[in-house]
Amino acid sequence: MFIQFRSLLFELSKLHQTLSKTKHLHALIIKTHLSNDPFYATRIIRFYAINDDLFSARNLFDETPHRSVYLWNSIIRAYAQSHKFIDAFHLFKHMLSSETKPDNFTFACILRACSENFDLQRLRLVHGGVVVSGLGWDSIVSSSLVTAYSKLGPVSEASIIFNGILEPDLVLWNSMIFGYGCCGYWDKGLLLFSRMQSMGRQPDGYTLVGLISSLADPSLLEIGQGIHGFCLKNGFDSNTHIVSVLVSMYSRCKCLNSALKVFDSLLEPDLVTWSALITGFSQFGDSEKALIFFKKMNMEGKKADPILIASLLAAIAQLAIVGPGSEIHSYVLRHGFESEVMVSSALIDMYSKCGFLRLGIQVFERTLERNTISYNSLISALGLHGLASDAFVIFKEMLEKGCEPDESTFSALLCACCHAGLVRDGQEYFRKMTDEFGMEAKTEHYVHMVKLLGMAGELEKAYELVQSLPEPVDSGIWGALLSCCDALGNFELAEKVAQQLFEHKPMKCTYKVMLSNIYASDGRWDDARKLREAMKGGMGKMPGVSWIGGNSGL
DNA sequence: GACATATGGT
Repeated sequence: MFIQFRSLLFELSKLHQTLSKTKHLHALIIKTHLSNDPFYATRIIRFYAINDDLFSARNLFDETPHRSVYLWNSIIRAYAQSHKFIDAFHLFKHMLSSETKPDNFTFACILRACSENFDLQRLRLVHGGVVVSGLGWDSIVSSSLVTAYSKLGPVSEASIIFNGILEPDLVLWNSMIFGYGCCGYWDKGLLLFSRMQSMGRQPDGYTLVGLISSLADPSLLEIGQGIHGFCLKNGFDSNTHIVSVLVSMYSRCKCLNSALKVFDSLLEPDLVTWSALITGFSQFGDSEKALIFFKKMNMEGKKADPILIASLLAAIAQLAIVGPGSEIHSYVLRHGFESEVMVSSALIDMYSKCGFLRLGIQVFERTLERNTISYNSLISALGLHGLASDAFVIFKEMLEKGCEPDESTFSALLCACCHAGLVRDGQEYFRKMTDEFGMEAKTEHYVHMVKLLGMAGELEKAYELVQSLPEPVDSGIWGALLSCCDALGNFELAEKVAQQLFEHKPMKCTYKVMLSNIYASDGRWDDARKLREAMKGGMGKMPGVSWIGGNSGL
C-alpha cells in the first residue's frame, strides 16, 4: 500500500502542477515524512516557482536540512527566472560558504542572471569563480560564458573563451554565432558558420536562428536570401523559430513581400510568427497593413499578448494617429491587459506622441502597479509636451515611492530639460545620475547635454564637453552638436565638427544634408554643391512628412 | 531529479 502511494506521489511530482495542487502535494509529502527527500523538495520548489510563489519555495528550501546541489540550483533558478537577481546572487554567495559547492548548472544559471541583470562586473567575478572551480572547460559553463559576455558587449572575451575550447560542441558553436550576431558582427558569425560546416559539423535550428537574427539591414538582403535558401534545402523551413526570424529578417531588410511569402508558407503560424509579421509591417512597411493583419489574426482565433500590443502601440505612436491607438486601447481593456506595465507604458507613450497628453496621464493614474518603465513613460511624455517642472515632480514621486530610476529615466529628464531650455536643471540631473546614482552616462545622455548647452547658446561649452569624451565619440553626439551649429548659424564651429564627423566613415546622409545647408546659408555654394554631388547615387535624406491625421477621431 | 544555445518588443 505504502509502496503504491509512494509511486503515485512520484508520478504526481513529475507532472506540472497548479499552485493549489502543489500545496496539496507539499502537505502530503510532509505527512508521509518524505519532506527531507531532496527529489521531492526540488520538484516542489520548481512547481512553486512556476506558479510565482517564491515565498513558499523559499520556506521549503529553508526548512530542508540537507541541501543537495539540486536543491540549491532549483531555488537559485527560481529567483533568477523571476528576475529577482539580487536574491539569486545572495543565495549563490550563501552557497559558496556552505558545504555544497556549485556545479556547472549553478554557474550556468548565475552567468545568465548576470547578463540579464546587465552586470558585467559580477560576470567577471563569477567567471573567476568558474576558473577556480576548474569548470572553465565544461561545455555548459563555457557556452553560458560565451552568451553572457556577448550579450553584455565584450564579444572579444567571448571569442577568447570560444577559441580556448579545442573541440567545441554544437551548443558552443551556436552560442558563438549568436554572440557575434547580437553584437552586430554578422560577418564573423557567417565565417564561423562556414567554418563549422567545413569541419563537418551540421548546423541545427539554433545555429540558423543565431545567424539570421544578425541580419538587420537592407544591404544584407542577398545574404539573408542565401541563408533562406540553405534553410529550404535542408528542411529547416517548417521550424517556427526559423520562420519567425526569417519574417523579421525580411522586414528589417525592408522586403515585406518576402516576409509575407515566408509567413504564408507556414501552415500554422504561431503568435510569435504573426507578431513578427505585424511588427514588420508597422515598423518597416505600412501601419495600416499591420492593423489589417492584426484583425486577421484575431479572426483566426489567436489572442495577442502584451508584447504584440506594445509593438503595435509603438508603431501607432510613430504615425501619431490616435484613431487606431484608441482602438487598441479598447482591445487592451476587453482583454484585461491594462495591468501589464509594458502595455500601459506603451499606451502612455502613444497618447502623448499623438498629442493627447491628458489621456496618457489618465492611463498612468489607472496603473496600479507602477514600475520604473511606467514612470519613465510619464516623465518623457511630460517632457515632450514642455512640462519639465511636472516631469521633475513625477521624478521626485518616483524616488519617494522607492522606485529605482534607470538610464532611460535620466534620458527622459534631460530630454525634458532640452525641450524647456533648462540648462541648470539639466546639468544638475546629469550630475545626480553619475554622482548619486552611480550610472555611467551613455551616448543618449551626452546627446541631450550637447543639445541643451548648444541650443542655449553655449556652443563652446558643448564643444568642450564632446572633446572631453574618450575616443571614439559616437557620431550621434557630433551630429547633435552640428545641428546646434546649424540652428545658431555658427559656421566656424560647424566646420570643425563636420571634420570630426567626416572621420567617421560612412557619414550619415542627414549630416551631409545639414552641412550642405550650413554651407549654403553661409553663401558657400561651391562647397554645398560638391557635398550634394558626392551624395548623388547614395540614399538621400528621408523626406520630412508632417500631417494632421484625417481620421484622428477629432 | 536540477539542466547550456533560439523566434516577436522594451
